[in-house]
Parts: sequence; C-alpha cells; structure tokens
Amino acid sequence: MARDSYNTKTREIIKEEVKLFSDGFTIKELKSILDNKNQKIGLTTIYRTIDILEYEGIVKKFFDEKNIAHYKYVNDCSNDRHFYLKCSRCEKIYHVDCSCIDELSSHIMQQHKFMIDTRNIILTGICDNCRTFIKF
Amino acid sequence: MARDSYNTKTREIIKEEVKLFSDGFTIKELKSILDNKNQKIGLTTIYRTIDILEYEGIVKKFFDEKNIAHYKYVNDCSNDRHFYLKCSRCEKIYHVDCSCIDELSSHIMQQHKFMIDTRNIILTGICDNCRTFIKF
DNA sequence: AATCAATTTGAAAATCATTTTCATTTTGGA
DNA sequence: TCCAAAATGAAAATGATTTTCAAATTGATT
Repeated sequence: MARDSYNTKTREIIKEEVKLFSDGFTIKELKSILDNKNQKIGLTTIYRTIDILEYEGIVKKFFDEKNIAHYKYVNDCSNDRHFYLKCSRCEKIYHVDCSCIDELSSHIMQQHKFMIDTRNIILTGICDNCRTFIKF
Repeated sequence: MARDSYNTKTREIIKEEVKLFSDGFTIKELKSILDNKNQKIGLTTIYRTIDILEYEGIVKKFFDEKNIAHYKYVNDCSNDRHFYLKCSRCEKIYHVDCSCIDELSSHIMQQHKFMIDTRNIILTGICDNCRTFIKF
C-alpha cells in the first residue's frame, strides 16, 4: 500500500538487516536485533517498512501455526511461476519454479472457474531432509 | 487441550450449528448466528468449545491471509483431497474436492522431493462471480 | 431426589500483535 | 534556503483470543 518515495536511513538499515537473516524472522526478533545494535527505530516504523518490503516483493510473509507473522527475505526471483514449499518441521522455505503451477492454474480456471493468484502460493509439508527424521 | 468431560446443552448446540455451515466459518460468524437464534452463548465458551472440536478433529482450523481463523466442519469425508479457494474480492471460501491436488502432490513428491500436506491448501484468487466486476 | 465435588459457563479484564493517530522531524526538489 | 510531501515514533486504539474467577451446571454417589 504505502510507497517507498523517500530513501531514508531508517529504511536502509532495516533493508540491510533483513538480508542478514538466514531463515525467517518475526517483527519482534527484528526489533530486538536492531535494539541490540543500538539502532533505535520505533516498532511502528518497523512494521511499516516491512509492509513496504512485502509490497515490493523483497520480503515474504507467512504465519506460523501459532499465528505469528514470519517474514523471509527473497532475493530476486521475480517471475510469476514461483511457489514456495515450507517445511513444517525445519521451517525452511524452498523456492520452486515449475510449470506445474501453471497447469494447476489452468485446470482450476477451466474446471472450477476460479482464477488463482499464482504469485503467492505457499504449500506446507515435510521436506526431503526432514522426512528421514519422521516416523509415519 | 481441554477435554469434553460433560455433555452440556451448550456444546450440543454449538456442535449442531457448526454442521450447518456449508463453507468455513469464523468465530464471529458463529457467534452472530447463535445470537440471531437467541442462543445466548458467551464468546469465551464458543472459543473453548471450538477448541475442543478442533482437538477432536470434528472441526479444522486454518488462517486466511488476513490472519483470521476460519474453521470448517469435517464430516468424515476425511479423504485428503479437499482444498480451499478463497476469493480475495468477496472473501468467500469455496471448498473443492478434486483429484488435481493428488496430481500436484505426486508431481511435487517426485520432482521436488517434498511431501505436501494436502489437508490445508488454501489458494487465493478471484472467483467466477467477482471476475465479472473486475477490469483487467 | 438430595448432596457434592468436578466441570463448565460467561462477564469482565488481560494479553498481545498489529494499526491508527497526530504532532514533530526529515527529505529532496524548487 | 524554503517548503510541501513523506516519514517517524510515542501513545492510544483495535481486535481476536485468552485468562480469571465467581456462579451455575453436571452426573455420580448416597
């Protein structure tokens, strides 16, 4: 919604910080890390900046099973065919680029008359690595 | 978490009501319908009862992208093939049972080595009805 | 069919992530 | 430098959900 009209120091700091998370992060975690680095940025501004980054596709938002928002920095895979596989065990998010989503999308359009938004699909499950740890 | 030790009228009323929703429902919607039927049941009790029903597997919980909890009564067509289409314009949630998800699931298993959880898939987009209102 | 401990209920208060408000500060173009 | 647009942040508001606790209900036991 909001646009990124001015380049401010604050936004630069947040953008840089976000890239340092190897996994996802919550607003709380981000705030806490900035606090520890003595970067005093208000919570409100953090929320607003992350919203902008999400709008710009720089960051992706998820909710965990406890309903807390997590964000993940996305380097620049910007074609529309990406989808995400999120492992509910290790919490890793895998990016996939495959035409299977196009196929699903046309099937759903034709058979179910619904135009899905293919830019934001997140499927959860268990990744290959974690599968070896889980007994079924 | 909580157990269903006593059979109370209140719980019966809620259980019956939940079955009447053809699509998913939110706590707010459930409360509102009960209010309209002059069943005065406290919000707290509704939350608690739905938690129990979820624990028992009678109801399924998921969050939409606006972070609102939706619940869905699961009769025992607990075949894993249900998925949800959520219209981002009218907010309706459509419940779909189609093998396309099985196909997607096996494709992802084979090609991407990821076992998706097919019980909770929510795809967002625009429904047929709303599409007529939107210019692209 | 009365007693009673365990359980349930619900009104009010608390929680907690997120959003809004608004006065102040910063930004960048003129 | 000037100034309007945009950004900031402290405080308050929001809104879904949870907790608290006193009162009511349940169902097993006399």
